[in-house]
Amino acid sequence: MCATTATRRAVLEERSTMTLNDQQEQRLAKLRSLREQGIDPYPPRCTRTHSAAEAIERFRRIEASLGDEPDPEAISVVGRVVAIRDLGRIIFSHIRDGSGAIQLYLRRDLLGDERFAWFKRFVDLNDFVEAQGNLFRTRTGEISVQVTGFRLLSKALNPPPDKWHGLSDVETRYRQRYVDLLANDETRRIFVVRANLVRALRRYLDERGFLEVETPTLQPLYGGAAARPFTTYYHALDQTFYLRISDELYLKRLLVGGYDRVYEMCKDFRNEGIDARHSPEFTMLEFYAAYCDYLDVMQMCEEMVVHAAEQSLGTLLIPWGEHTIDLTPPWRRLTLRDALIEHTGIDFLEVNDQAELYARARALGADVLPTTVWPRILDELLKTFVRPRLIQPTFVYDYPVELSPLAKRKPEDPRLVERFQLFIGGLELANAYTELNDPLDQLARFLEQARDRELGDEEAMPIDEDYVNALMYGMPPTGGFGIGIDRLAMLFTNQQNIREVILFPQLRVKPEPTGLAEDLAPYLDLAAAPDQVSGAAPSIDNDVGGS
RNA sequence: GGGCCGGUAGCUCAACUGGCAGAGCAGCGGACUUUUAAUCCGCGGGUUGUGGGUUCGAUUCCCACCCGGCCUACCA
Repeated sequence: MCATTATRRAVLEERSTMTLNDQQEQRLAKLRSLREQGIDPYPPRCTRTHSAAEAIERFRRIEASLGDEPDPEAISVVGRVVAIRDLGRIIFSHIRDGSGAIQLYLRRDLLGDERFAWFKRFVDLNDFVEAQGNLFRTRTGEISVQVTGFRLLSKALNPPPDKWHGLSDVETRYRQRYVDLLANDETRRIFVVRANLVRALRRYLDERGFLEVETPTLQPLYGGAAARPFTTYYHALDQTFYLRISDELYLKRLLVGGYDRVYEMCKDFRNEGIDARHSPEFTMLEFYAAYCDYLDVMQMCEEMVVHAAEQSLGTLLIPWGEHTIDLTPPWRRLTLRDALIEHTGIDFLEVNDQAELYARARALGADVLPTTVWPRILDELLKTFVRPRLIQPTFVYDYPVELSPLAKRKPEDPRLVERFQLFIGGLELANAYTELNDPLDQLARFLEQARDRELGDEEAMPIDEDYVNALMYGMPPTGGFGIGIDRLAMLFTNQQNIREVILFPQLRVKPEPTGLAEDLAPYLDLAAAPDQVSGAAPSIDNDVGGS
């Protein structure tokens, strides 16, 4: 006992500064009172006849036949209490469920003094309640439920954020996304749009004969992109594994296997910097279509994104910061060569000398080093001078081979590959090629990557001999495509930071413990006790339509 | 990694040149029978991110650290 007390005291002294605030203590006191009344603050079931939206829809439908009388049929709605306006002998309250909000109208003379007072005493913002009553329209015109009975469904111990400003602290919004979601309509909207977008993309591919597949997240060898991987250890196999940076090489193995069209939407992981457009853990959709080339894929890309916008937004005009993006096809197409000529005056097919390209890039103010290799300088020029200006949808195509070790060369110019990228709103959204299916050329490219790797390029791809072996069995001519789902969601929701479209973005863990467990320890007796859980009769006070 | 900015009540924010740490919302008590950020009266609520330093006195100035944001670098 003494030892326990001493231990607890030590823990208390070590822990951080958190203590329960007055509002939490207030609500815990109410919870205690509920238990003392024999009321379960967290009953397992509820009764709902209508969602908030359905209730409002019902009243609109029958309103004309009612005259000024309330709907004679009683309904039951449920939801979180998001507003309480206490006017003395009447109370207005709004509850919200997943469909929307509906107003409750509580009258003392209808509910009875006791139940009416109980609502005032024990129902707080954030609680979930169930309410029975009759639909009617208030004097100010809002469809509401005239409440004849109510019941607590879930007692909230934390108050909501500011009812007017919501929660705006970015760190708290990311760390406690549940609070952000319950407080901010816009945050909820973003993830609905994202879900609708994803559904539309899947439907587009499903309807065109694509097979959705799943390939390994844990890979013995990473590939398909240039990036540092996250490394882990697989104890059962006693081997190092990597979280995938891409699923590309697995999906193309499936084309060797005989599937004509496959796709996968999955998380990829790249152990690199975090900024407004990059998350180390992000979602990518890749598809591969046999007997197609990159121009076919370009067409499909345009159709697919248009389809997704129509399905999830209902429009092709998208607000984006100061701009309005028009997704109406056809989208602009220009070669990388023309794009660079247009924005930098450099024709990379003419300037094929490393030193000269470096000098030209520096003259433009590009941040490149004398050691930056020719293709990387081009990439830098693209990022710095071209991409930010590509606000309206633009396909940039035909890239130098050195930047694209998995793409097929153009027959008419082997310095280039059949590759395109899609830019919208200054975002690099998608990347695609006519896939390289020549096993010997693929091996040569891998070997070139291996040389870069030895020269210190940590992101150069490792040689994947099994993939070369797969190609030796024959891969059909294929068009492949990858699109960043998070970035597409940013575009569709007009969000400039990728973390705004990721539900739980990673942040550095706060070093101190919060102390919450210690603070709540004295209240653990308020948790459901066995005798209250098993077979206890429902309380009269808290019963439906009680009093 | 570098630069700049920020962290104050549950939430949103003030606090001048270093001088009693405040407001609105939320909470608690009271009034009010059609409100919509209801209104009105009253009350409580703070380790000013953490740790040092300077000072009679620090939210304020200095140093270090923690967490976050923006820019930059890195990053196909």
